[in-house]
Amino acid sequence: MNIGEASDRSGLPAKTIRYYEDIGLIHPDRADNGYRDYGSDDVHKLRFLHRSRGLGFSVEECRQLLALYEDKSRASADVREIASSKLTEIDRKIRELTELRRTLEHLVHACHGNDRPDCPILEELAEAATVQTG
Amino acid sequence: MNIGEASDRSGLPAKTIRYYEDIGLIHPDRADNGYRDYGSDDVHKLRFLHRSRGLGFSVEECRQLLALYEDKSRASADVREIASSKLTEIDRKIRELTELRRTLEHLVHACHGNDRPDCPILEELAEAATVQTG
DNA sequence: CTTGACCTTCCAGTTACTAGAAGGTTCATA
DNA sequence: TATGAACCTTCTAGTAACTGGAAGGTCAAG
Repeated sequence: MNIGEASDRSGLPAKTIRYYEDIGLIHPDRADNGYRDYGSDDVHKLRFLHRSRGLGFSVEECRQLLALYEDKSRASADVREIASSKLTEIDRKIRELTELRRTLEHLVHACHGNDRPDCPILEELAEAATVQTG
Repeated sequence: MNIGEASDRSGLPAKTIRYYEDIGLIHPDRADNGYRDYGSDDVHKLRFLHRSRGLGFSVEECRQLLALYEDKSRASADVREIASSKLTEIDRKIRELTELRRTLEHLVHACHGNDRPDCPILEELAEAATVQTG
């Protein structure tokens, strides 16, 4: 498929997809007319990149993760180590999002949507940020 | 407190903290010697920024969120709307992280850490990315 | 009164895109 | 066959969000 369809299916702008090729994250085929030709596994990778980038993983981290998928001859012990360290990070992110969610939910439900100038819940944003992380 | 302590307490590099001041996210006092002087609510904000940036929110999104905390005279209906739209986004992020987590957990637990060249679980990375998001 | 660990500003470099120009390809339609 | 829209290509330059380094001021300890 052409880059436009790959873009539609993955949710990434075509510009970004070309950029990801530039930096060696994906390697689509080329058609005779010079157009890039994406397969369904390319779309899988693009989708994966779209998601993990949006979750705060750097491109280099995504590259590591993708390598697990890409290079199937890689030793499993290696795979395990990388995946394991990312697991810890994912758990932290989930905890933090859950906390942030709770704070915002208070904001949404405890303030009644009318023009109350000093909604006390706003204070909690500060409190939530106070919780120790390290 | 000086920028070094604010950095230690928030987890953000001093450089980044100065940058956040440049773009108007925080407004620390200045001591007589010209040093920046941070209060505990500055640290709250920095911590909050550190966290939300790491979770994939843009600086502008963080600015919106911070405004809820900062400008307490803001109408609650406004607050509610912004917080509410962010809630949807947070829920999506949590779902995506949970999915990613499940995939990686398979990688960690199903591969036994020895040199098996074609661990079948690697296939699942592609599968997980296949799940429809839009 | 110097040494080292702070702090300051300023400027340049990096990462990860993103926009725009200039032009080639494909396909439907006049 | 030609013309136009909607694709695609490469290239260069700009933006966002830092990050590193130089050159120099401040401060507490010895």
